[in-house]
Amino acid sequence: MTIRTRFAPSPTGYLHIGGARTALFSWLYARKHGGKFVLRIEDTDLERSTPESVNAILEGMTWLGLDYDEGPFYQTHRFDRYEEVIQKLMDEGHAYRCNCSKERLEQLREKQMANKQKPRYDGCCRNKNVSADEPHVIRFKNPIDGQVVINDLIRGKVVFQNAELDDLIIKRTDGSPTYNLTVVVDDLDMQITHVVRGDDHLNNTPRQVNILKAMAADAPTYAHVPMILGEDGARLSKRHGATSVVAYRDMGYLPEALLNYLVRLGWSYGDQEIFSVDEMVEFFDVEKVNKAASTFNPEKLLWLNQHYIKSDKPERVAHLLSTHIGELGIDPAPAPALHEVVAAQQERAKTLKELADVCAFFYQDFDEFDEGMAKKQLKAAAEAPLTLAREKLAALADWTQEAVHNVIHSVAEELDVKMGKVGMPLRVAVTGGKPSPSLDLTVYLVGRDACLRRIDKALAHIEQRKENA
RNA sequence: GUCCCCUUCGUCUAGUCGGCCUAGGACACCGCCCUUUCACGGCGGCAACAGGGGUUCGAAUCCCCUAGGGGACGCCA
Repeated sequence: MTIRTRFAPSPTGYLHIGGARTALFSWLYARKHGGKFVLRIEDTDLERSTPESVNAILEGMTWLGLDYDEGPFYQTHRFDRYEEVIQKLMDEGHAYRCNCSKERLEQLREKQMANKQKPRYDGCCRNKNVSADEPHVIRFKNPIDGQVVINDLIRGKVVFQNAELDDLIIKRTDGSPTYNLTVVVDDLDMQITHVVRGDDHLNNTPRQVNILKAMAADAPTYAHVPMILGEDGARLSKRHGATSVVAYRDMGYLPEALLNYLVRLGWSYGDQEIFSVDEMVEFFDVEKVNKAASTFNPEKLLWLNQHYIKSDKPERVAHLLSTHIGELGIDPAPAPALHEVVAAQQERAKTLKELADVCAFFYQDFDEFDEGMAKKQLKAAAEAPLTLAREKLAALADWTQEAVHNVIHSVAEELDVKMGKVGMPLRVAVTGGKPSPSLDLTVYLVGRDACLRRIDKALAHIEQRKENA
């Protein structure tokens, strides 16, 4: 039997962190077992579903590299099929028309709550044989006694009493089918063998299993993955900050970092923290997914992002960096090559945005020196070293990193001062005070013209201070 | 309220059938080292088995209870 899993988001917003992890687990399960991964758009809520959301979800999936083998299938394209199933359920006595008013239902609920009971439909229309001519919904005739046993791959055995369930609506007054019906029909038609979905659906599962039974079909295997919580312990939502997957892309995160973070949330493989996608596929095991909800921790995500930024090939990071550096108004076409700058700076940034920021001074002059750094380093004592360094750099025959290195040391020697007295002012002069690589490399990459220009600017700054004093 | 689920450091987690756990790793935090900045890196530190009963020679690991948290209870998905 070929394993078939699916991801079935409803297009009422972007792909969020929780959905992405569910998708990842489902995708990993399919990939690990050489199965198929199906994408289905659950858009039966005509009010809230939008094409923009569909695009946003697709965009998120693509960015993360969660490719699907079939789909996207849209439930709105399958209404005829749902109608067919509903008719069959009606014909076989598994469903019935109900014309209870919303007011009656509302009152019923209130009464039950007041009596400390679970609010459920009371089966009022079960045997009424409501006419098809009047406005009505169709309800599924849930078994009254017995129980439903679910052997969940993650939760283990979970038992529900049918007496706890009620007759759920499978077709609305407007004729459209509802979630619990469509999900069952689709998973069946699409031959889904393993339903990997969020924990919040665990309570829906017995209803779906009962519908399946009425259709004389076997239930798929379920795996309900725990929720992701915000730092306050409540379910992760917008108020906890960014929850959209593409928002992380825009903030300068690498897809492999997010994937790595997500896979370790609720799942582990011994003490291993870093997983390539291939390793995830190889080691992932749904049955080892934790039962407990876990808290989203942005700090660790950041750490992983930094890890991938500093470990990836400079060429690749440079490629990913281009949009962010473009946003800074920088055209990295002229020398130095962006990948060289990246190689020099990649261990100094936690996000691509930060990386772009510390790469900027290689390409464009800064407006102001960092106030704190300038105050400390650009003072009268720096005048002599900077002046001499400028002179020597200007006269340098071969502009190589080694030659630059020798110049800096010779300045310290000739002035008989420690390296720090030369290096620090020069560094601030050239970088403006941003974090930077070794000084000789920094000076070399920034280039002669820009260096001389900036040293002049620094000397002018010192001059200005003297006058103000 | 009712039903379902969950409970190891602040956070993510390890913890095969109970003994190797004076509970391990990672993030964060705090020191020290490296260092011409900032980082990277190295070393070290802080810090947890929700509580209470059992079972057992022995329990984080098994059972029960309590507490706390989450989810569901929609003509949303």
